[in-house]
Amino acid sequence: MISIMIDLFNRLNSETFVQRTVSKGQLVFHQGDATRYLVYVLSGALVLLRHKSDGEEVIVHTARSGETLAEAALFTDHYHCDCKAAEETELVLLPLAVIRNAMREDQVFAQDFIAHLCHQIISLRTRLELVAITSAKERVFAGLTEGLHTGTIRELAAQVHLTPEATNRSLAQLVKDGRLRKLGRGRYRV
Amino acid sequence: MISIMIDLFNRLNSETFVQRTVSKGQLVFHQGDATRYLVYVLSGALVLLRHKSDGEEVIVHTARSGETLAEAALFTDHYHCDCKAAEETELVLLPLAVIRNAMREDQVFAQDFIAHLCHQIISLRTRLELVAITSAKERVFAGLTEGLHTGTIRELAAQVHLTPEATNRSLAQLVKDGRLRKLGRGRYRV
DNA sequence: GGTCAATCATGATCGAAATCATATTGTGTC
DNA sequence: GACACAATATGATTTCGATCATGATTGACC
Repeated sequence: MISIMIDLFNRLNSETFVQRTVSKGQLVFHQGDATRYLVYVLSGALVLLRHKSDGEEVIVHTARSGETLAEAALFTDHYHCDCKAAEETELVLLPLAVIRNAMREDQVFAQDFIAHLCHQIISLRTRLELVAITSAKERVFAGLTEGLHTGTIRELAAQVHLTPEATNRSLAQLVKDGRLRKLGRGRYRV
Repeated sequence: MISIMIDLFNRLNSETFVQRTVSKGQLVFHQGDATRYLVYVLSGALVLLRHKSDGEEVIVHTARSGETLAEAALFTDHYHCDCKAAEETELVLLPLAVIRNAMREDQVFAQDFIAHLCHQIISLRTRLELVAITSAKERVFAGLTEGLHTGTIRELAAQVHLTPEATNRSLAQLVKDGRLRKLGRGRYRV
């Protein structure tokens, strides 16, 4: 999926888009900035953040490898959120003008971009149903089945919206039930 | 948003697509059926269902007014889920061949369809963050702020993935806190 | 006006996850 | 090899939402 998108973007005017590495905590854009880019994540994670009236940061979305974000930027003049790297992240900045032009003039691009968006919709729906599972054990199992365990237990916990403790206990219980195999400390497999 | 999509679909070969009303419980398509249509919801609600190995039904997604569903059908030969009306629903069946042709040959359609998909992504992300709020009271408040309270308390509860009792108690507490106004039995306002 | 079903609203209880705390382990650095 | 640190793993307690139950209200139907 990622390589399809790379091929897709490579067929655009590749002089104008920028591949970058941003370190953890670094901002990609600020809320209120004029919209210039769609952002595509190669590896790592970006979070979209809003600030509450009391200054607290609220994560509106986490984008991971293979996802675009700030799609709203295609239709608005200013970004509605901050965008920050949750960990060291490799990304591609895609100028909106190039994207819009390609949507108009490159039918293959438009179709493949539609395919990409449809996959994101499907993925988000799957995630929504997962997060709605009330049982921590079943939610963690669904998370592993869905291939969400790629990094640390803390990262898995963040993805399934549980505390690390609840995630750990669920993993331990699933191993005990014979539904998961423990490969080592912090590493589990369906 | 809905009327934009109606205009959009009306510019297609409207002879070929079908507007229908389905009653609650009626199936629109079965898992395994050959994919023929994209489904657009005018009013009511459709659920996508999978069957677990023990025969239990799992709701994979609920589509409401203004949403398309079965986007995966654009890319697969067979539907992966059953689709059933959760209540009396008015919908439009859009032949995939027409959609695919329009994507290729009608650039305005392709762009507007991209806009529609982007809005669904944004909406799903918002909903995902809402469902992940652990406090029932805050989740219900976010739900009302987001305009999810359009029907019964039961329907609101289903949208925010809480039980009707928890939703009711949260609403009562929010009124007591002065954060919501109660307009009548089962009717609340920010 | 009476009946009925569905929804709203509330009460009591229980279990699970969050929270707070602590011990252990693995990795990176010196 | 020693040390520091972060993550994993586990323990104890608290909180809150799910569950089960019941009464009240409302709208549709006859």
